[in-house]
Amino acid sequence: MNTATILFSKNGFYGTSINDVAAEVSVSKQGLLHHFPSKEKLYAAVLAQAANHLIDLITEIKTESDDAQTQLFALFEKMIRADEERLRVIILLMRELLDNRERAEQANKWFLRPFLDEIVAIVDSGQQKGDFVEHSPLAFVYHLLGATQYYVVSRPTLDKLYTREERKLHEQQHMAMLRGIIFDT
Amino acid sequence: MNTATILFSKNGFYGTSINDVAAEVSVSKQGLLHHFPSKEKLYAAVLAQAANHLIDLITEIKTESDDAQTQLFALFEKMIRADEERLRVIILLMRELLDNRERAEQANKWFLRPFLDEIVAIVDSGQQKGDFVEHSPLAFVYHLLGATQYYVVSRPTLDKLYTREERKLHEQQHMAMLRGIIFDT
DNA sequence: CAAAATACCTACCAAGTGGTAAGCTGTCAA
DNA sequence: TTGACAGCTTACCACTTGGTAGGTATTTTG
Repeated sequence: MNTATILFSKNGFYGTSINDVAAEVSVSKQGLLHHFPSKEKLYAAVLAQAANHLIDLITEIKTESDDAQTQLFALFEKMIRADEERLRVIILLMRELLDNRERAEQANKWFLRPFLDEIVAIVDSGQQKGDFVEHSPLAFVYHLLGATQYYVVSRPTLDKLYTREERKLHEQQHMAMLRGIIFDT
Repeated sequence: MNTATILFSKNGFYGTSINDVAAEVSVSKQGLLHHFPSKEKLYAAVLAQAANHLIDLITEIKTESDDAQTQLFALFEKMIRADEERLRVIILLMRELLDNRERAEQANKWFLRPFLDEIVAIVDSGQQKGDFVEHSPLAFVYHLLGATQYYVVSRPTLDKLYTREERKLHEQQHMAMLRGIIFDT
């Protein structure tokens, strides 16, 4: 699963063969197909695990604070300061968004839906205390999520364009923008 | 080229075979390979055309207004209200961002660089007149670009989740957020 | 201890991959 | 008129794709 996650996030569904995954874990292709009856099933399992990772993230920020603004900011901070594993989840997530375009008919069972709903719920609870009141919850969440994920995914490219110091500064500035929007300062 | 753009944006590089493209334009695979000596070359040509599309967009907004704030807002408005062709360009662009992660070494010749530089230049010119002064240009541009592109790419999925009216409202709200950030109101 | 399930293997398959080689046909400039 | 070349074709290539069939050790269970 771990290896499959790495390869799918790196090369996408079509760019990864079950042979690649099997070879990486030193198992024959059929050994792998024994555990996951098809490539699609393997991919689905990987996506499900990624979705759980994000739900865990929500649980985490909820235990750390009761304030909606603080929770929201902590969420995006964790996404920006993501380790390799979390980075892969975010990349997988964006790939799904692109690949899912056509076959989005079954969007009700879209694997990110619970995650999105959780964040929207946080914004809702904030609005009841008077925060974020000038925004529509879903648009607000989408804006923050989009800006953050796009930045995170772009970072490898940015790393090549700029020095480490510039990149560090850039990250601080992105955090500052998020802070400004969330805490409305 | 047009057909290739559609297929690459829909299914990605690995998800599209030169046979698919050739069949779609009723030419043999080798007929296609006569014009584009390899799949990579075809993909590169498609990316170059997509990059030009974006540069044209910049030229467009520059002729429509001289004010940096107005230009910037017009740019993102055009991206959000994109027709099918522009939508494909944006999707291709995001795919490249994901796929380019590893092989980003040649990021200096990253095909989006000129587009990014152009927008940053607009922000720079705005800052000289006192706009956007509280933001770092690159971080500012990235934030807007990320939020917008992510929203645009998510729209097909959102369309399935919400009614047409809700979606229309959602778009207005996203525009309102951008307006607030750009015009600092 | 027998039976069944698990975890793997080799062998094989049809279909598809990107790409080369060689040839045919019409156009067009020298 | 001829020769070059663009535009396309069929034929072919080695290789990879996802997946099936059928077998074999090992482990678990009744």
